[in-house]
Amino acid sequence: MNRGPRLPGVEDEGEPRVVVHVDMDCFYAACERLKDPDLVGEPLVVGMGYDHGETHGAVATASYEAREYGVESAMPISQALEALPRRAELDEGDPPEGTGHYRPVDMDYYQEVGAQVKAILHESAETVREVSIDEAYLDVSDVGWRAGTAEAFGEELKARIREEVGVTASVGIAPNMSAAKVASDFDKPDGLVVVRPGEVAAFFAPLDVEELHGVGPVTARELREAGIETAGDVADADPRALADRFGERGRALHRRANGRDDRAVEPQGDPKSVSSESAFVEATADPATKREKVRDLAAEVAERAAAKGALYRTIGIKVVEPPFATNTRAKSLPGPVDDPALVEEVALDLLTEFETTTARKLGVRVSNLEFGENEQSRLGSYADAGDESAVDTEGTDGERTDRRRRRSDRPSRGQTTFGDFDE
DNA sequence: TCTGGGGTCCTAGGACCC
DNA sequence: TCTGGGGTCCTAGGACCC
Repeated sequence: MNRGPRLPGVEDEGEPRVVVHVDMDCFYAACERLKDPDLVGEPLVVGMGYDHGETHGAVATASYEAREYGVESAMPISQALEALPRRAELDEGDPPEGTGHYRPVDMDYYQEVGAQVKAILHESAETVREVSIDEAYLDVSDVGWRAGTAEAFGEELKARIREEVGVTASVGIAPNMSAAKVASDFDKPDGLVVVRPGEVAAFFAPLDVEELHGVGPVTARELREAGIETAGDVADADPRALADRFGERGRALHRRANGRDDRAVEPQGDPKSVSSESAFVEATADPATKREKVRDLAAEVAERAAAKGALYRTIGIKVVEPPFATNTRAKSLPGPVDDPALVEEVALDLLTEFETTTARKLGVRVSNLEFGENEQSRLGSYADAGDESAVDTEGTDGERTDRRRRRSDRPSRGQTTFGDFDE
């Protein structure tokens, strides 16, 4: 479908872009069906925190057959099991009606399948933004808006994914990202919805406000209270009033509901944070139990950050009290590090404030990330980093300091300061 | 029946500097 | 004793998304 390179400079002359949003249908369930074709056509629930046959956790993906029984994404597994009992638990002779299959999340496998899909996307478009394991935007403006070209591109893309990977995708094509996103969702599963330039506002107009990307339950309720029920109402609303109430998001919503969204499709950059969290089976206030969990999470986060080649400058924890009260604490270091022991120390230190707190869930996070390769250009100059660490009072390097350093040319005094956590 | 886990972005207040 | 304004960084929390 590639029509060849565009003439440089032509793309910004007001020619409408062709943006494609690809959204895999019930992706985790589709992957499970690749693994086990007997699951095709059956009610299927893929659950997180569902290993070992436990019934905590939540639904990651429910197949359309399972949705018929009221099972939805993010629903507690316990609730899903009530709506749709697990078939394996029945006796041999019991009729299978009203029962379903349950599978734990197998992320490694989904990554493999997702990579096959992504490979097709990259072959089909020069510019691809991978949003998540099962979702991506393509800029294929060179396809153009002549009669049928966008439709043909979408059909061919869907066919390739279906034939080469064995899963289905819903595709939305529009002159901008937000319209393409909503379009892909409009006719799931296996849909292809094309919204042509000039039709975006009319396409949005009748939709409920929740269908706009960026409107969740809270915003939807507030909009309704203001008498704004549909995307068309958003488009017609006073942008200043939306801005007053919702800030920058309000302005963006208004623009997008009117079909204006200039965001360029750009490849995903480096991650901004790496985190790991885990819920207790039962909420606990026991300090030793909480510390143990934080230690495990800290080790995991540090390992994953290292695997990505990330240095981090901020280390934080999250403590969730029942039912949902979330506390976060974070501490920034003078300089970027890759130091698992330090992650643990800082995390445990931050946890002391919650010594007596009953926790449902704990989390550890590193942020303020820097990446080796691009670091030099991004930092501007080493002098900046040197100035930062100039506030340090200690000058001696702890022996742990350089153990895992990625950048031996970075001044090490920042880390030295936090060696103090050791003592 | 007490809802999992990994992310992004925005806001607001305070510290600190000039 | 009272007085600004601008800018940046850090922390905490919240909404949202998949």
